[in-house]
Amino acid sequence: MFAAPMSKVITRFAPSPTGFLHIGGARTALFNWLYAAHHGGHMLLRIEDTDRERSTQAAIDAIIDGLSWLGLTWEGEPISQFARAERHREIARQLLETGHAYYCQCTPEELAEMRQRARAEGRPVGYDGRCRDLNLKPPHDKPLALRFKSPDAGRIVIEDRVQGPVTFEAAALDDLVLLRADGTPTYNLAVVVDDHDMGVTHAIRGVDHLTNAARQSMIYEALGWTPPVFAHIPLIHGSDGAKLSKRHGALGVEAYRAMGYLPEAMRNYLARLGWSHGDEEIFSTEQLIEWFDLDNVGKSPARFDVAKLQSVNGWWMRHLDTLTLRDRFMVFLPHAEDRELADKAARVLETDTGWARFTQALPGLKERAKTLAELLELSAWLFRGRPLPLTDKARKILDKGGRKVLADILPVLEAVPHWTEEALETAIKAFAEEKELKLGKVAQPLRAALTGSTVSPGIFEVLAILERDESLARIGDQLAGHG
RNA sequence: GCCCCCAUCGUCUAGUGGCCCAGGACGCCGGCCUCUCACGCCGGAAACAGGGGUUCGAGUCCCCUUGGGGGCGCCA
Repeated sequence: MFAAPMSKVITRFAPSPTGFLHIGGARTALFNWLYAAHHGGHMLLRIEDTDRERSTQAAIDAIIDGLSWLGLTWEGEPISQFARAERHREIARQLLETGHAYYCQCTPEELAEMRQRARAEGRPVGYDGRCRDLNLKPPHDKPLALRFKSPDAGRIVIEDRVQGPVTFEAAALDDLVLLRADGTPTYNLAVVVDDHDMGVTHAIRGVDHLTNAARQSMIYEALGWTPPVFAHIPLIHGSDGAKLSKRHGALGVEAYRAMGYLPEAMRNYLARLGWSHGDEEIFSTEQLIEWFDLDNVGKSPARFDVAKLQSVNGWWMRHLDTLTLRDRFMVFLPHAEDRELADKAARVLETDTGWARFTQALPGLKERAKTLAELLELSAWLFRGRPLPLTDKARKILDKGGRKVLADILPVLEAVPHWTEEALETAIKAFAEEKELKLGKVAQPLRAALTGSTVSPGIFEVLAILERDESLARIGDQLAGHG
């Protein structure tokens, strides 16, 4: 084994701006980013916007927003492929001059008809090369497109880092369009020129580009350029096994942000879709960078499993330190789906008391929430004002004897000299023992009155966080029949 | 139709010829813990698509079948 001369690794994420950043695109970006980071290189962000009809600024913004939220960074400014059209045309001319391209007068309508007939007759549906030897030149009565003259014999072998060697018969690949009749470059030309010009060393993208790799490889050959290392990663499928596409209701990453998933959990989960490192399941970003490589990327497609994402997210919710989690929560709030609660939360968190209580409650809360959205829900008792609305279950507890318990314990609580978790626990346990009640019979009515719910952190903790006045007032509300 | 790719529990995967009557994780089921809910812990059900080879030996290599996916645009 000889060590190849190592040039700096440059990868690129090259989305077309026709919609949001969906899950598959996000994973492709992640793999490119991780690979570059692992090898001490960097990733480029190139917007493949040569199709002016479909490219939108809103989509570009959504992609950048999504990548930023995921914490995926790129070198320099995002590159517009369309802006480099002149350079693409220059190379197209070069291809024409060296005999690797020719003009074609077929109209899109004629081509569609040709394909339709071929399909009906069971023949290959590619372009049949009818203009190949016509020697057409620009001033012509019909608009001319420029086609690549692909070799009609031999085979193309792609040494793919993920797929292994993949062989195509050159004859099976038809003559693709390089320049449209309006003179704009198409994808396959632009990609080759850009990857070459930008020094891209590794092209990591979905397998749906595998055939393109063969076509591009022929163009590299004609130009005398060296192609980058190709790595075609399997696609992500929906739970039904079909391609996870926008058409199948796949969501953009911003939807996952709105559902309360953490970027670290998203990276963790996405990395595990197709890539593995032994039996490891949980990866910090540092570990991902240290361990990620193309060797451990599988070849078979993976299905997107929300339950697993939930679980990974829950792990990160529990293990992120409180202050970091609080930051994530603040970023999440403006995107939360429950606007009513989120707005209330934002207002309460602007107050010193609200901020302090939330921070204090967070360690107990985060254990119980699998997403930031659940965290918001579980924190509602900190955000909603008195009298607290009750859930059906909470109301039931109060109605079925709970109020009596509250009435009995109120004087006990009022008499607690120092309102601390420990003192409250001692007092309440003593009360329960004296009344011969199981602790649950006391805790649940208290929980209902203090949080309006049957689910919350430990009851002594809740009392301590709410402090004396607020706690007693909430109990008083229920005794007075409010809420 | 033609070309290419893929195939281990329901799902994500470990496995690179003997360490595998197949391991982990999610989910599911049962139990423990317990002031609720989570967490945590213990246990359970659950897979090498089928058929041929190669080999002393195959989940691992080869072939076929079946199933799935992708591509075949003047989209990217």
